[in-house]
Amino acid sequence: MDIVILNSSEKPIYEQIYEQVASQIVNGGLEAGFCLPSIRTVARELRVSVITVKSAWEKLENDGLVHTRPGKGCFVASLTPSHLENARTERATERLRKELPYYKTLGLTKQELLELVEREYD
Amino acid sequence: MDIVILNSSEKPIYEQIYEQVASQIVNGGLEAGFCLPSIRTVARELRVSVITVKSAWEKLENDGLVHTRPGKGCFVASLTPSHLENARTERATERLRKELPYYKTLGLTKQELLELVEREYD
Amino acid sequence: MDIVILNSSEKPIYEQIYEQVASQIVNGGLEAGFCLPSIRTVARELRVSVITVKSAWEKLENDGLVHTRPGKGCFVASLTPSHLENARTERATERLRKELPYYKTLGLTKQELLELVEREYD
Amino acid sequence: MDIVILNSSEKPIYEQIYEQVASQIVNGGLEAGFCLPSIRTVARELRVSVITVKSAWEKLENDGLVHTRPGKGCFVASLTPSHLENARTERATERLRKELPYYKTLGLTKQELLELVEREYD
DNA sequence: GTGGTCTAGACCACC
DNA sequence: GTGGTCTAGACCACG
Repeated sequence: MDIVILNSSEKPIYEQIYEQVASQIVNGGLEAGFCLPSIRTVARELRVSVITVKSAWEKLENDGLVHTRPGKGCFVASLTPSHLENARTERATERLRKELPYYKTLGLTKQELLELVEREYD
Repeated sequence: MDIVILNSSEKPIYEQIYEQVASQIVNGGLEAGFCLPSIRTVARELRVSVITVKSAWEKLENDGLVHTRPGKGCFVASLTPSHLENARTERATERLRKELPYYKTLGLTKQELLELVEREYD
Repeated sequence: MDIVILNSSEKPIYEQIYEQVASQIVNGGLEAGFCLPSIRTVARELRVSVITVKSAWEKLENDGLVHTRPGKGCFVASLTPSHLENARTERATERLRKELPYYKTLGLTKQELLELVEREYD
Repeated sequence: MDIVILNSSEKPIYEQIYEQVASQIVNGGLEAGFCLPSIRTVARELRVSVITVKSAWEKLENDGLVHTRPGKGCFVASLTPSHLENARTERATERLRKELPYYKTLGLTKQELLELVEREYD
């Protein structure tokens, strides 16, 4: 459970937490059934409010990536490989769709964007 | 100065205005020296607050796309084609570099990302 | 926007609010595009915390029943009649599925339950 | 005393235990006077806390389904068939009456509700 | 004015 | 110990 918070980021803290945990799940870094550390533990370690962590956990729940059992804890959902693949692609697509208008505004053609990706992806 | 505002959009209004004007400038739709309509005029036509338009104009100023002369108006900056080209590529590259880590943590290979761009760029 | 809160209820306040608004939407009592009263207004009137109302609004958003636009307000989503019908049936089915085990535990057969409904539905 | 606990269930464990035992009693699976295994025995077998089992036993006691004799054990109450039948119907009716308003506010007609029950009762 | 985020601190049910 | 709910109060971005 490596989570890094950048206070300098524009993104809300709970989203930073959400994204990093979600990434680890869809990448298979966290196995199905794995019990996430308690919101209180995470809150203490990251030095944020309990509610902030809870917001992140709730987003994961909404995505169907985890199942929260009151009194027990929060467990990584058992997703089939195809589910995982879908989740990955879906998240990537969603992100890209939000970014594309920016490049279009700049006047980049599809070809130019492809070349840019080709060049910058290390 | 065609600007369309979608209240249903998630994007803040001032950003919608900014992006559309910026797009017209970098794409050559608005020539250097062109005097943008006054903030009040735009605000009236779009039926939004003056402050909202001002935010957009400020963003353009920050990007060096326009120069505001208090009491005279807001003029499209004179950028040589190469300047424009450089500015465009530089900003696109900068943006992409910030985004790439996201796709990498999702486990997307360069090839997968290229295909995604290919598919999503309408 | 008639909302009644029963402190005697076992249900959390935010769920009571959510259910009542959701009902009004799926029943067509609130038209698409209608702007819900602000969370602060509702909170004041119901004498509950702003956050409690916000939780209810978030649930509605998750169900796709409303769209929240920061700085503008929370608007009833435009759902087609079939969407509405689906939403209604889905909500009813979900509720019933949670209740059925109770009657089964009591040993009621399907026939007995049907007769009970027949008799009690005024 | 067959009790199965699903940790994946949303229901609290003590309720799962309660429902299964209650079901066996009202259905005649456990005869009047039968001495339930001790709390500690059940707790050990199900690998849950003693307190959890105690909660379930208390709920049974509240329902009048068992009588606990401190120091002796917990015995299934002697209910005549008609008593059982009355208890069953009464509890089912009470429950249903509380639920009906929910379906009505959703706009379900009696017919639709009957069909829903018909369809969902497995 | 609107909603979005975050905090600290409280009480509850469940295990 | 766990998560669930609720409160009061704060600051921010947007209009």
